[in-house]
Amino acid sequence: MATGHDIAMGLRAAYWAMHRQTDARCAKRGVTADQFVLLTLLTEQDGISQQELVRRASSDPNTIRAMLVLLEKRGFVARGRHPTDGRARSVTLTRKGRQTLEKLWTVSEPLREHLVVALRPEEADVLVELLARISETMTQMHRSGRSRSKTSVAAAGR
Amino acid sequence: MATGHDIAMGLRAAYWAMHRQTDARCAKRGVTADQFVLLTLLTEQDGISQQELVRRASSDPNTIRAMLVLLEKRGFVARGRHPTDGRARSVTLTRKGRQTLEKLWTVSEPLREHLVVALRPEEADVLVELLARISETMTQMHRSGRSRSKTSVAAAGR
DNA sequence: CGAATCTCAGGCGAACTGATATGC
DNA sequence: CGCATATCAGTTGGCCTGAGATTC
Repeated sequence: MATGHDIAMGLRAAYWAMHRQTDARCAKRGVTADQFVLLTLLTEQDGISQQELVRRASSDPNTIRAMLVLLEKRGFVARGRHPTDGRARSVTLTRKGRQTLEKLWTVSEPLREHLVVALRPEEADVLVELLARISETMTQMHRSGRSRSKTSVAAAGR
Repeated sequence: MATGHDIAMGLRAAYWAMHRQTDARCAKRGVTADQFVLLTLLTEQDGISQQELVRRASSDPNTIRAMLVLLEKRGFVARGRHPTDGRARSVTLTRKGRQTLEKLWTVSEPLREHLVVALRPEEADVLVELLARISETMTQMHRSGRSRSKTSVAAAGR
């Protein structure tokens, strides 16, 4: 039976295997895997704020800013002022960014192809659901740790 | 239905959520999450070689060496010569390393607890199995990419 | 005022490339 | 000899802490 440790190690192995593959393919375009992720997020919503990127990329403000500064230097993104909120930045893909992203999608397509083929459709659905539940649990720990611990686990699974 | 991109993003989110939690808890003992992983691997087999650690940690020789050098400086591990293979190193936990690891297991126990509780036992088994399949697929790509592509995916899932 | 959003300075572990030594 | 194991030098991107500016 799978323990918490098994899950953790499995998660680690799978993530890094995928990350390395992504990195190797993106490197041909001078982009890292993490930068690729950021670029894809920018297509989901135009003029997205940095804070929203932080949330969607499961990262933190300082890291995202540093990455965006790099991407801006290389001409992939533009960072303007938010129309209604003076504090926020409005981040958009440049034309060059869109073109590069298109190529990145192409070179990384075999990767996603392999992911899908390795799993049956129902399995893929289950996997994404379980991963989401893990993310939730882990981020909830973060919040409940600051206040009084509401999510008492006690003598459960084990 | 879950796409390859959904899986990738889900994997990323879950891994980082877990990694941050682990890091936060291990930091109280001056150890990073990745170092914690390395220390746990050292309990699996005594006098393990660095190369074997590389394999089990899903990492690479240079990274593992750098981490071991750090851990050795801090007195957590000892690196001797391998008894039969003059090239290899024989890495072991020191007494201090074992004591620290014990505490790390304790402070990270709630984390594994949450992981297990968030999933039903059958789900945990399925998850670990699917993650293993992903790892395999991704590392196989790495190898088949060097020779002629035997694993033709063609018009499969999509 | 407090809270949110972003900026800046700085540090550090981790991942990588490439070259090299040594033993199998 | 080729191959495996480990070392060393050096670079980079990413994550983090802590402090501060600006705006809501």
